[in-house]
Amino acid sequence: MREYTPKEIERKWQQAWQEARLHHTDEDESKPKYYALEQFPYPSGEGLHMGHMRVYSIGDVVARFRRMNGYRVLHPMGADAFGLPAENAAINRGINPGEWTLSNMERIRKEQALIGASYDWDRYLGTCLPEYYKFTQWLFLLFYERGLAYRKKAFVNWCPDCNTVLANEQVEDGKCWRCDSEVTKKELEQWFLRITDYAERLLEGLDRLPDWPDKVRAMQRNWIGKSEGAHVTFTVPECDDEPVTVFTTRPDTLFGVTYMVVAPEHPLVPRLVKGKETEADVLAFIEQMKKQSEIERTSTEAEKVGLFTGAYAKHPLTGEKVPIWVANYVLMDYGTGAVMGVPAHDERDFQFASKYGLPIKVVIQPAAGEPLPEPLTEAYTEDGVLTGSGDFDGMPNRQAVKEIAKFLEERKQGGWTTTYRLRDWLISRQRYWGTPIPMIYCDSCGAVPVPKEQLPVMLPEDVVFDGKRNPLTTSDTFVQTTCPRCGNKARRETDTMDTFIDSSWYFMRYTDAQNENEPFTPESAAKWLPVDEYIGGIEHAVLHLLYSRFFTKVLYDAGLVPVDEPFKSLLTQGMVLKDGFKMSKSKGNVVSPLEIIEKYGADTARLFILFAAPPDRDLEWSDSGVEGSYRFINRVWRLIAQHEALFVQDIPVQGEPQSGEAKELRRLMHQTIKKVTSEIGERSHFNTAISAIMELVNGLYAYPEHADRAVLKEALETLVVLLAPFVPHVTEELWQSMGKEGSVHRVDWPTYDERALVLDEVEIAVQINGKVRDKLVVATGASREEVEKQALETERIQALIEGKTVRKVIVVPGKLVNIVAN
RNA sequence: GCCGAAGUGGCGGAAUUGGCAGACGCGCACGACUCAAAAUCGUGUUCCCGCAAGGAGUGUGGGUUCGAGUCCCACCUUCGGCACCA
Repeated sequence: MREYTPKEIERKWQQAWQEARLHHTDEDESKPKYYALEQFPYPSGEGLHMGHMRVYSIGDVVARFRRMNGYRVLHPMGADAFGLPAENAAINRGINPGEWTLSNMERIRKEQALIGASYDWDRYLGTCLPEYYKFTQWLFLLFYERGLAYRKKAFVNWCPDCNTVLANEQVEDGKCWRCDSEVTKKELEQWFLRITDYAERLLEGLDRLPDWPDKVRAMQRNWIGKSEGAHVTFTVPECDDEPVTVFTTRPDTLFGVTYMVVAPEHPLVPRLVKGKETEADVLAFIEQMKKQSEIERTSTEAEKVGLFTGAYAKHPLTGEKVPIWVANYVLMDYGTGAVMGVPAHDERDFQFASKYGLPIKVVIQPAAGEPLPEPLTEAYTEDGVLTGSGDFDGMPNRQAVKEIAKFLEERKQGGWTTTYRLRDWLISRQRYWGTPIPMIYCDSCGAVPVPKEQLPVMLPEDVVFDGKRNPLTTSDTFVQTTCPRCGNKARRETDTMDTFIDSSWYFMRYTDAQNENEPFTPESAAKWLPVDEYIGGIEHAVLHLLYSRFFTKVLYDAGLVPVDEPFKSLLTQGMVLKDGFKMSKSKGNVVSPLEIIEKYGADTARLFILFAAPPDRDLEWSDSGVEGSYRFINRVWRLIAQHEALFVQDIPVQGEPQSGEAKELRRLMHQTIKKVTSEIGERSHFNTAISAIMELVNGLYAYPEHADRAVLKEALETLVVLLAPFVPHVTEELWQSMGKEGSVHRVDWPTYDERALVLDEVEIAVQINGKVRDKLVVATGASREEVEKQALETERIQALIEGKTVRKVIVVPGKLVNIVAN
C-alpha cells in the first residue's frame, strides 16, 4: 500500500491546478454567480500567521463548495499594501518602502499558494501599485465632484508617534489604533469625506443585512450613535442677541433650565468673557483643557470641572436670565457643543449644580398634585407630568417632549432634530506610503483637482525619510507643479490618503482587475456584486466595514454599482489562541502555519482549523488536535487503498441494496450528504460538517467484507467528494487513484435521496414521568396506538408502573413515548 | 450606565423546530497485533455510590410544560463594543 505523502502530493497538485488554470474565474453567465471573498492581507514583514490561515481556509471551503454546486464563483486575492510599517522600515533600516512592500507581497502570495486556496491569481491586485491607486485617486475626484470631499480646519486627532492625524474610528480608548500612543488634539486644515451625509442610510441599511452578525450591526449602530431630540436656541443679550443652540433629548424639561454649559472650544466663549473680570481665569481654564489628553478629559471618572463665564443667556420661553458656564464635560464635537442644565431631572446636571451651588428647579412630578419632596437628594429622571412649566403644566412628560419641540418650532426657537455621533471621515495623512491626494494648490485658483487624464499622481522616489516630516514635502519635483486651470506655478497636496480608502473599494476592482481605463465597469460590477460571503476579522467592525458600506452607497448614487450594500453575508472569524491567549511574539506562543504545513501538509492544517471550532468562535490551538486531523486523513487514505480493487473493475449497481448492512451504509451516506450540505451551505458550521464525514468513515470501517460492493463503492466515492472542499489535495490524489477522469473539484456536489434516509424500524425511548426507563424498537410507520401499546407492554415498564395509575401517554412518533403515572 | 455575545465532561466542542444531554475529536484506561516499541485496529470513558438496580447533572434561584441545555422571570460570572453623548 502506498503511503500518504502530503508534501509531495500537495506540490504536485498545486502545480497541476495552476497549469490547468483550474481556478480561473468561470464567466459562464448561465450559472448563478457567487462572490466569495476573504479580507486581503497587509503584507507585513512577518509573513503568514495562523489568523490568515484560518480566514483563507474558511473562504476556500466556501468557494470550492459553491463551484461544485454549480455556481460561477469569483474568489480573488490581493494585498492591502499601503501603510505606515513600510515607511517605518524605510526610516529605521533605510529600505525603500516600495521594494520592501513588493517583496513582502511576493512572500505572502507564495505562502498563500501553499495553503492550496483556489484563487484566481489573474485578478491579483496590490493597493500600492500605480495601476490600482490611479483609480483610488479617480474615486477621490468623484467624491470631490459630488461635494463629498472637502477641506476644513478643525481640532483633529494627532498621533505624535506616527506623526500624522487619525480618523475618529482609528482612536481606541484615546490611543492610536496602530501604535497605542496617546492621541492629542491639534487644530489643522485637513481633508474629510462627508460620511455624515450618509449616517441615516448607513444606519437603515443595517436592517437589510440579516446575514451579518448581530454584534457587528450593533457595533455600527453604536458608532453611528443616532439620537433624537430637540435643538433649542437661547440668545445672549449682552452679545447683540447672539444665538447659542443646545441639543437635548429632554425638551420636556426646558422650564427646569437653571444654567447652560458650553464646551471650552466653543467659538463664542472669547466673546462671552471679553472685558469681564472672569476673562483671565476662563481663558486659562480653556488652555488647560486643550492640554489634556482625550482620556483625561472624557473619562467618566474625571471630576466635572466648570467655570462661570460671567455672561447670561435669555431663556427662549420664560425670558429668564440663565448663567453660562464652561466645563470639561461638554464636548465640542457632539451635538452643538452647548447643553442646557436641568439639575432636577438629569443626574449629571444634578451633580454639577450641587457642586457649584446652582439652583435646582423641579418641573416634572410623578403625578399631578403629587410634588416631589424638596430639597431633592437626587435627580428625578422618571416619567411624570409637568409642573412649573407655564401652559404645559399637567401634561404627561412624554407628550411634552414633542409638544414643546413643536412649540419651539412655531416660534422659530428650535425644533425636533436628529444628531449622530458619527463624525466626517478625516482622510489626509502626513505620510509617504499612501495614495497621493490628487489636488493642486494655486495662489489664484485655490484648490484645483488634478484632471482625471493626468492620473495617476505618482509617488516620487526622491524623498527624505528622516522621521521628522512628511517625506513628500522633501521632493521638489513632486511639490512644484503648475496649475491645471491657469498654468501658473502651483503646489501639490503632499498629504496621502488614509489606507482605509484603498480597501474601501478593492472588492469592486476584483470584478475587472485588469481594466486600464476605469476602476471597473458598471457591467463588471453588476456581474458580481454584492460579495455573497465576506470573511474577515471582527476588528474591522466599525472601520473597514463601515467605510466600505459608505463607498458602496456613494458609488451606487453615482450609478457605478447596482447595489448599495457591498457584503450580503458577513462571517467574522474568531481569533486563534494558544494556551488561552492570542498568538503573539511577545507571549511566545506563536505557531507558524508554514511549520505545520511542512510537517503535516496543508490539508491537515486546514482540516484541524476548520474542525476545532465553529468559524466565528475563538479557536484554541492544540498540537494533539492537529495530530488527530492528520490521523483522520491517513485513515481515509488507508480506507480507499484497502478497497483499491473496487475501482479497477466495473461493479454494476443491482437495484435496491439487499442486506441490512448495505441498506444501513446507503442510509448513512445519504444522511451524511444531507448534513454536510446544509452545514456548509446554510449554517457555515464546518466543524459539524467534518464530524459528520468522520461518522461516515467510521461506518465504512465497520462495513463487513462480504456485504454489497456497489453500495460500498458509491459511499467511498461520495466520501472523497464531500471531503474535497476541506482537503483539496489529498482528495484530488485519491480521486485519481480511483481511476477517475478529471478533477474532483469539478465534480457535481452529490445530492441525497430522501427515500434512502428512511429507516425500516427505529429505536425510541420510553419515559415514565420524563425519565428514560426503557428503549423500544418499533416499525417506522407504526401508529401512535400501536407504539403506546407496545411501550406499556414491556416487562420493565410493567414492573415500574405496577400499582400506579397511568394518567396520560404522550407519543412523539419516531422519538419517544412518555408515560405519566403516579 | 447602555448595547452585544457566551457559560454544557479532564479538554475542543455537538444537540438546527421544546423530545433519549455529551455527537465528532483530543486525552486517558484496557485489550488485540508485536520479542518489544511505534503505528494500527477494537472496547470503555459526565459525576457519585454500587456487583446490579439506582441517584445527580448543561452558571445560580424560581416558573411554564407530560417533557427545558433550548421558552419566561430574577440574578451571578466572563468576554467584546460604546460611553461625562446632553
